[in-house]
Amino acid sequence: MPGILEDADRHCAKTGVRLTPLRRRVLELVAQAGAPVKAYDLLSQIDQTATSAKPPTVYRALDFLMEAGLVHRVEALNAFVACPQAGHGHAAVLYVCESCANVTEVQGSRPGQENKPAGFTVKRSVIEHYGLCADCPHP
Amino acid sequence: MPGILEDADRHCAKTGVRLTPLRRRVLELVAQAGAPVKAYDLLSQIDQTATSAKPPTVYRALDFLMEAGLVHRVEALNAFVACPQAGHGHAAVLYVCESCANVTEVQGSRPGQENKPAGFTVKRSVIEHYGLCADCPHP
DNA sequence: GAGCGGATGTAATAACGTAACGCTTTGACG
DNA sequence: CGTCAAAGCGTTACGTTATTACATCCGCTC
Ligand SMILES: [Zn+2]
Ligand SMILES: [Zn+2]
Ligand SMILES: [Zn+2]
Ligand SMILES: [Zn+2]
Repeated sequence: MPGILEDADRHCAKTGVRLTPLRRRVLELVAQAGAPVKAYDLLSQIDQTATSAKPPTVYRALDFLMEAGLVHRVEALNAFVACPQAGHGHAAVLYVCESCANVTEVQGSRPGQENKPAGFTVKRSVIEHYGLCADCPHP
Repeated sequence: MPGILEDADRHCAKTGVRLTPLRRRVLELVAQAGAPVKAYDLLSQIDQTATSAKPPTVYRALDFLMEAGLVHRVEALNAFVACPQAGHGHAAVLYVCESCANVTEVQGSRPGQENKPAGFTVKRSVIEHYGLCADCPHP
C-alpha cells in the first residue's frame, strides 16, 4: 500500500491519461481497503463527502482504473482490488484468502494456459485462487 | 455433448445424490445450449413448460449441479456451462471464445499456480481465458 | 398417521450494473 | 483571447443478477 497513489500519478503522467480527483479518490479508497471492495461500498464512502455519488460515478471511475491497470476486478466476488504494480503488462493471478480477505497478486507471462486448445488466441485471463493464506488457521 | 445426461445419471447414482426431474431438466437446458447460459434465460425456458419457475428454482438447481460437478459457473460472464466430464476432481480451465461463445474445458491438477505464495492453501480456482477460438477469424 | 428432512413453490427484496441525456470542464487551435 | 470538440461528470431511470424468508409438498420412518 505504500506509494500506490504516487505510483498511479507517475504511471498516468507517463501514459498520458488523466487521473482526475474523483478517480484518484476512488483509487485511494480501494487501496486503503487492502482487500476486495464492492462498488456500492465505495459509493457509500464517497457519499460521505459529497452527496452526489450515484452508481455510474463509481463504475466509470473503476472502468478507468481497470483500463489504466491500476485496479483489478475480482470476478468471483464482484469486487475490486488495487494493483500493487501500476500498469504491469501481464495477466494477474490473485490468491484470495476466504478467512481474512487478504489478496496477494502475482504475475506471469502466460499463467494457467497449460493445455491451451490449438489455435486459440488468449486476449484476457481471469485467474483467481480461493483458500486460506499462511496467516490464517488451517482446519 | 452426447451422453451428458446419462453420465450425470450414473455419476449421481454412484455418489448418492438425487438428480431430480427439475435438476435434470436444468442440466439438460445447460447442456443443450452448448455455450454459457444465463440463469434467467434458463428460467424463461423452464417457464415455457411450467408457469411456476421463479429465480430460486433455477439458482437452487444450479447450486446443486455445481456442487455435484456437473456444471461450472463462468464467473466473468455470470453464466453457466455443462461439464463434459461429470465430477472430475480437478480445477477446470475454460477457454471462452468471445466471437462464437464456444467454451472448451481442459483440466489439470494445479493450473495457474505458478508462483503460489508460501503457505497458501488453494481450495477453489477460477481460471477463464477469453479470446478467439481456432474457428473464428483472427483480426 | 405423526414426525422428519429434503425438495420445491412463492413473494419480496437486495445487490450489481448500465443506458441515455445534458451540463461542465479541459485543452487544442486559429 | 474566443471557439470548439472531446472528455468528464451529474442525474434519472431502468435492467440484470441473486438471495432471504417462509410456506408447502413429498417420501420416508416410526
Ligand atoms: Zn496487477
Ligand atoms: Zn487469511
Ligand atoms: Zn468440468
Ligand atoms: Zn469462436
